[in-house]
Order: sequence, then structure tokens, then C-alpha cells
Amino acid sequence: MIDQIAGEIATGPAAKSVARKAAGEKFPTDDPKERILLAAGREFAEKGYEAATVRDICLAAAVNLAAVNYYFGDKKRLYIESVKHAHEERVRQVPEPRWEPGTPPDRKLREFLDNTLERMLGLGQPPWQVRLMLREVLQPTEACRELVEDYFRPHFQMLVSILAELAAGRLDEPRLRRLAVGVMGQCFVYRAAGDVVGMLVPADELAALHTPADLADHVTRLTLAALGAGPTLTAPSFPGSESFRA
Amino acid sequence: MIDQIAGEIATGPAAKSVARKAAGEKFPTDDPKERILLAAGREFAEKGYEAATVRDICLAAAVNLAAVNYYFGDKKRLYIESVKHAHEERVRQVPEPRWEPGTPPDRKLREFLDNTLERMLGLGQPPWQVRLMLREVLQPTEACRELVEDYFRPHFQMLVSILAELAAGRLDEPRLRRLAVGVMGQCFVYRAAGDVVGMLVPADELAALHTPADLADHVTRLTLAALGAGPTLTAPSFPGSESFRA
DNA sequence: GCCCGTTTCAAACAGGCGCTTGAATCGATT
DNA sequence: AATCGATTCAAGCGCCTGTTTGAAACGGGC
Repeated sequence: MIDQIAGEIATGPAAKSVARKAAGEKFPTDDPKERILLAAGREFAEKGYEAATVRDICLAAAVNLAAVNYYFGDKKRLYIESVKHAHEERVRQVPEPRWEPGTPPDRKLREFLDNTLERMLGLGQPPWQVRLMLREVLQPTEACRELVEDYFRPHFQMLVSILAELAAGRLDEPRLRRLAVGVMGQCFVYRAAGDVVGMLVPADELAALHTPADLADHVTRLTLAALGAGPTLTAPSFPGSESFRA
Repeated sequence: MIDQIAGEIATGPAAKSVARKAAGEKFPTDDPKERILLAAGREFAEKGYEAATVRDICLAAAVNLAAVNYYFGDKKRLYIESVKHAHEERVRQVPEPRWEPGTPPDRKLREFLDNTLERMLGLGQPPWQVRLMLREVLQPTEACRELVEDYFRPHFQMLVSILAELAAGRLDEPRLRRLAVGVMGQCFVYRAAGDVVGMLVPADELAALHTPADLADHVTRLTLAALGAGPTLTAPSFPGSESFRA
């Protein structure tokens, strides 16, 4: 919809003032640089670096084709900047959970996973920022290392700390990290291979047992059981019998 | 190396018979169609559909540019055929494990995971076939559904059956499937997000605890513990105390 | 009211892409 | 040996890509 409007506007010869007004209504900012970053992020997330074209980005951003080169130099630098921009925005959108001292670790784990899964899968369609970051995870480019250090490592370390509390010294750091990778993997598979999971699991089952909340619950129970800090998955569950439940 | 040779050959004007001879030595087959499928698979796996070019594929296959259109019609159909071809070859390379009746399920699980991880991660660089299939998992195209039905579903179902044995009727089918997705996710994360895992986990630790054999062992123990069919991860391990070990 | 640095614009450039073509060449059949 | 369908070839056709360009439009300082 926006694309169409912007396209018509950008094409028209003497419809510039109209373009300004329309763009000003449709876009959150009048700054062309900001508009390009926004449109570029969406395009790159959807189509990937190669398939996304500077023309489409400028069309969506309602700016002239030459603006990309004017503000960013070339396509490559625009991509890196848009990944950083998306990352910063996503951090602002979903802040990491904080707990006051003394919070039981099983509750922390449950809330950590709830937060992680909500961020990864989101309600409805996950935002384009997440898809853009997923691309970096699957095929790291220059922007990846920064992403890992600023964003993934703190998150990962938080999980390791929670697991350390649960293990209570009976598992060394390397093994805690291995466990943490596995825990993240159980969440990650739904984001990265969601389509295949959707083909392997019946639709009704997916809606009933694979929502972010369900999965957070399941992975928490599984991890607690594996660490000997909770009942096994095969044990009958009594409502309210577990402390980590909200 | 092969590419360079093929390139020189394909370019030369009167060096055709030489080309035949050289290609015959370098390629496993003289059939141009087979050579194109092989080269196409490698190119698509490495660069993706968009970035891979018909020109490079033909150069690598030491065939004329027009051969692709002659044998496959267009680039799209070549891609679909090469995915199918890669899938068939991979099945032949690493056949699924079979057990005689009466094999204990924990041993089956361990061997299943060993097989799965070996296939996914392989020794050294995983073959291009796996990378090509990974692309389909992450961004399904027309070739994906066939891949799932012929290849992933039977594998997935085998895992579900093993887990059902371990749960011994104390877990319903939907919950078994959810558990199976998680188990596959713990393996999948190393294949899909291996680079990021490599940044989060120290290199020496990676080599010591994250090899296919180590991971198969770890995930088996974790799953058994979660199902109450084995000791917890925090329990000290006595060598030879577990039946599933080879 | 004019000026000049900053920003925006339409138009075009060179290059690479998938795909097509018509002729040359091959190889089995007669 | 001649024939003819199957295959291979070099060349090129549009098309679309990222990028460049020179001029037009803008806006704050004299």
C-alpha cells in the first residue's frame, strides 16, 4: 500500500509537494536517511541482500534512487547500517528481564524462555528486525560479530548463569554452556525451521502445544528434570505444583 | 581447481577434444546432464539461488552455456532438479540406522542421534548436499514439500517412535512430537547457527565437548533424564554404567 | 534579494544476468 | 559413405542491476 503510493509519487514529475505531504503522513519521520534505513531493513529482511534492490528500497522509502549513494556510499554499507539500526531498535522494543535478588532460578528460567521465545516468535508475524538478524546468524557477514558481542552473548550468559544456579555447582562451566546451547536450540528451531516444523506437526497440535508460552513451559520442565531439579516429563502434573509457573 | 581447468577449456576455441579428455578425468561422469546437476548443486549450496549464475555453473561443469536450457528448460527447474538429486545422493551416502527387534530404546536413541549429527555436521566440512537442503529448510521453495515428505518425516517419525518406547505410554503423541522437535532443535542449532555457537563457546571447549559423538551422548543423557529413564546430568557418571554407550 | 553549501532529482551508464538462436558438430543408422 | 536427429557451440538479445552525473530546488546567512 505504502509502496504503491510512494511509487506513484516518486514517478510523477511535478508532484513533489504532494509527495512530501503524503510521505510525511505515512512515515514516522521526515528524515530521508531514517526512511531509507527503515525501508532497507524491511527489504533486506524479506528478500536477503542479493535479491533486495536499491530501486525497491528507494521506492518504498519515497526517496530518489541516488539518495542511497548520497547518504551511505553504496549498497553494502547501507546493509550494515540497517542491520545495526534494526538491532538497536529491537533491544529497545524487548528489554531483557531483570530479577530482584532471591528470585528462585526455576522461575528465572521460565521467564527467560518466555522472553526469548516471545522475542523470537512474537505474536503473529515476527517483526522484520528479527528476520534480518536471523539472516546474520545463518550467514554471518561483517555485521555479525558486533551483533553477537552486543546482543547474543549477554543473553546467552544470562541463561548460563541461571542454569548454573539450578545445577548448584554439580556441573562445570563448559557443560553448562553446552546445555545452554541446546536450550537455545530448542527455541531457535521454531524460528529458523518453522515451516518444516509446521509440516511435521499437525496444525491444531501446533496451536495447542507450540505457542511461546507452552514452549517456555515445556523447555523449562525438561531442563529442570534433566538437572534433577524438578519432576520428569512423564510424571503426572498437578496444577500449581511447580513454583516456576506464573 | 576444477573450475579453473574447466574455464580455460570452455573458453578455448579449438581445444575441444582436449576438453573432453580433461573433463573425463576430472568428473565422475561424462554425461553432461549429470555434470550440470553436480556443479549446480555445489553452486546453489554455496551461493544460494539468486547469487548463483548459470554461467558459473556451466563453467564448472565444463559445458556450454546453452546446455542448461537445453536439458532443464530454465534456471528454476535446474534448481529443483539439483535439490532432488542432492537429496537422493545424501540418502545413499548415509542410510538410516536399522535395529533388530529387542534393541533397548536408549541405545537406539544414542545411535539415532549419532547418525543424525554425523549427517548434519559430518567430519570436517559438511558436504554441499547438506547445505543445499539447509537452504530449503530455512526458506522453503517448491522443492521443500517433497524433501519433507520423503526425507524428514520418516526420520522424524523414527525419533518419535524411539521416544515413545522410552516414555512407555506415559506421554501422549503430541507431547512426544514436541519433545522430538526439541531434540532435533538441539542438533539443528549447530548446523544452522554454527558460526554464532563458535563465537559463544571457546574453541578448545568446542573441540572437546561439541563433536557429533559428544553431542549425541549429551542429548541422549539429557533426554533420558528428562523422561525419567536415566540419571540426571548432575549425577556423577560412572564409566560403563549406562547401557546406551558404545 | 541574493548567494552558496546542502540536498534532491531525472536520466543515463557500464556491466552482468537469464535466455535464445542458428549454425556447426557429433554419432548412430541405413 | 550418406543421412539425419541429437547435441554442442559462439554470439548476441533484452532486461535489470548498482552506481554516476550534472542540473534543479531548497534554505539559512549577508
